[in-house]
Amino acid sequence: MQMNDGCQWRKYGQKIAKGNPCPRAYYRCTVSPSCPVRKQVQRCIDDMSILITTYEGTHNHPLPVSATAMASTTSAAASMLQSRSTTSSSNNQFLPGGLSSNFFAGPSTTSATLFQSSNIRQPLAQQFYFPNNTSISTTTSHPTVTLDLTVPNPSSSSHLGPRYSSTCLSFSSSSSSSALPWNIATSYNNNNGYFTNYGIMSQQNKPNPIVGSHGLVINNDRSHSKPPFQEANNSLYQSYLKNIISTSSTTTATTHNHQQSLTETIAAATKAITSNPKFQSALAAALTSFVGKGESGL
DNA sequence: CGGATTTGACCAGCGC
DNA sequence: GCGCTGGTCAAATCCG
Repeated sequence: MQMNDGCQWRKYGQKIAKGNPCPRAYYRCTVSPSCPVRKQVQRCIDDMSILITTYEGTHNHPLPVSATAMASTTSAAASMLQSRSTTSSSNNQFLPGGLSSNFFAGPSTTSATLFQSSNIRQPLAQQFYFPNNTSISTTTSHPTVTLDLTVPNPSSSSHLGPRYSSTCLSFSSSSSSSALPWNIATSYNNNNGYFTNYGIMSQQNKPNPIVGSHGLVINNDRSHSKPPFQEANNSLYQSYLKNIISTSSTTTATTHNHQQSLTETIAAATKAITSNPKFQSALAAALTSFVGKGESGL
């Protein structure tokens, strides 16, 4: 029951992972005895101040408010992505993506968080689901610019799920922080309705003292047995992400309503993102770990 | 004393 | 089949 991220966790194991001298800790959700949710916490090998946390499973109980707040950014981004999909919205409150990853880069400690298999989406996605195809998020009080990198799959005939790739950028206009709150969520969907979502999220409600104001979300659906990017190697994966980040400054943002100044904000945010070595190393570490999992059958 | 953490053992999956 | 690795179990230990 350490590291308060809104839920109660009990440590049940620790292992030294290959290639990383830092031990990986295993936690179980203790909010409900029958709750299957687990999380893994590991320090980034490149930067010991970076924590990579992986969540797996679905809470079978209501989440505490603090956890809700924390998870809201993830589901908000996820919902945006989801809302970008086709018209069938009645069951969209459940994101097809199940693994999401938050990198919370605080001033002293950075934490990367991976939510696997839809642990937060049930109670939260409904709450933050945007019924309309809007790319500006107000639910999180962060204006959101959506960069739609939609790449429809011509070979797929399925219409049951969203079939697109997109990138969402969300920037907080809220008061505070010299620390730039930004939010990038990139979703990727391959053929079989498999859905991957990368993002950087701002974190306003800080239930966790070690959680900073920056976050990254990787969202990936494990409810479909196929691992994401199973054909991609790590370098491809990482360059893909870097590409997204670096190009986001030059991509024409799909600002639906407004905000000329947002463009500048995007540029500034992008600059901050790309020039932040901690973020890059966290991103690389988490992605490496993530891809490794995916490749090994996750 | 009860609950949380630690830590070595055990097990399953995977690659060779 | 064997060894490696990651994940989990459970007894021991710690701590409030």
